Amino acid sequence: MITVRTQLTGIRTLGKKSLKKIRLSKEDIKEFREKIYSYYNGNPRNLTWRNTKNPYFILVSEVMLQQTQVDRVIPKYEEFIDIFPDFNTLAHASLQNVLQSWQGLGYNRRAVALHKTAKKVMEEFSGILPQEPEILQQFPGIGSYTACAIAAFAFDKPSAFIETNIRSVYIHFFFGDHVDVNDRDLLPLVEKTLDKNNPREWYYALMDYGVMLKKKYPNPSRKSSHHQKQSPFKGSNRQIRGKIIRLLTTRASIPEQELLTIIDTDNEKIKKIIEQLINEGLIGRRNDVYFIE
DNA sequence: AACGCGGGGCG
DNA sequence: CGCCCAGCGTT
Repeated sequence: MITVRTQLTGIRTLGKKSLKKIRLSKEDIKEFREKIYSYYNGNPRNLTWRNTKNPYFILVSEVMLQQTQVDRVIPKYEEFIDIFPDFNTLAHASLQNVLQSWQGLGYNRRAVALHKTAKKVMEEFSGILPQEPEILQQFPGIGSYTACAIAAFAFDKPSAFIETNIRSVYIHFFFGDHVDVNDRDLLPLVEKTLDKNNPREWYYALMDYGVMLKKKYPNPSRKSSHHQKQSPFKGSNRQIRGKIIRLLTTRASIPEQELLTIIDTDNEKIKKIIEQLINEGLIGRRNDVYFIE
């Protein structure tokens, strides 16, 4: 038998074969929730998308927040829903206009996916976003996290999910002395501690607590087996992709020769990148002239 | 399981 | 400079 001291007051006993299985008593769960809620009630982040349950608004915020920090999303979110206030408007907008509004957020294919999702909601779901995570996940750009997050934030549906802040909280409390912690071992704890009466506030609280932890300690998510560092951006294909898309949002179309001149990189490299952009549905080509699809 | 995918802010 | 970011889709 091995004992491990967690961030809670008690001591957990862990079986030999299942080192990562942590048992939580009712009291443990209560104590944990109180800690999280206590911090949150004193330090809640007041974010615009937390003041609504409009499924479309929630969806837009969640997609924007994928790998993009809150402070950068705030102004873009406001502009975006101002210009595209509902599924119908977004579905009927041109991709070029959508990408113009997306400029600065990065990961442009998220915008393509969001645009497609709006069309699908209009065409196949009568303009009503489904509530079930399993259905939501079938939309482009909505993965397991976003599906569950929308269900919780827009529809008060409780399900266990993990993103980087939540991950930090559970690693900090229960796996502080481990490395290579897998989400498989965190998810049961998320499930057991989930406040099913109010998943929306609970997850807001967890996320805010996670943000706090990262300011106070070295990022606990570094101990996750899913953690991986990004390659440098400068000089990368991503930078070139971004430049091409940015350019094409400012003009109706650009001939290939002009594009190659402006980008000023190895032509073969640029052409390869262009083929990818076409495959991903970001741009189109007719008669050696490029445009936003 | 491991990559590629933007771009900006912060120490 | 390096690190990080309410992940997703592809291989």
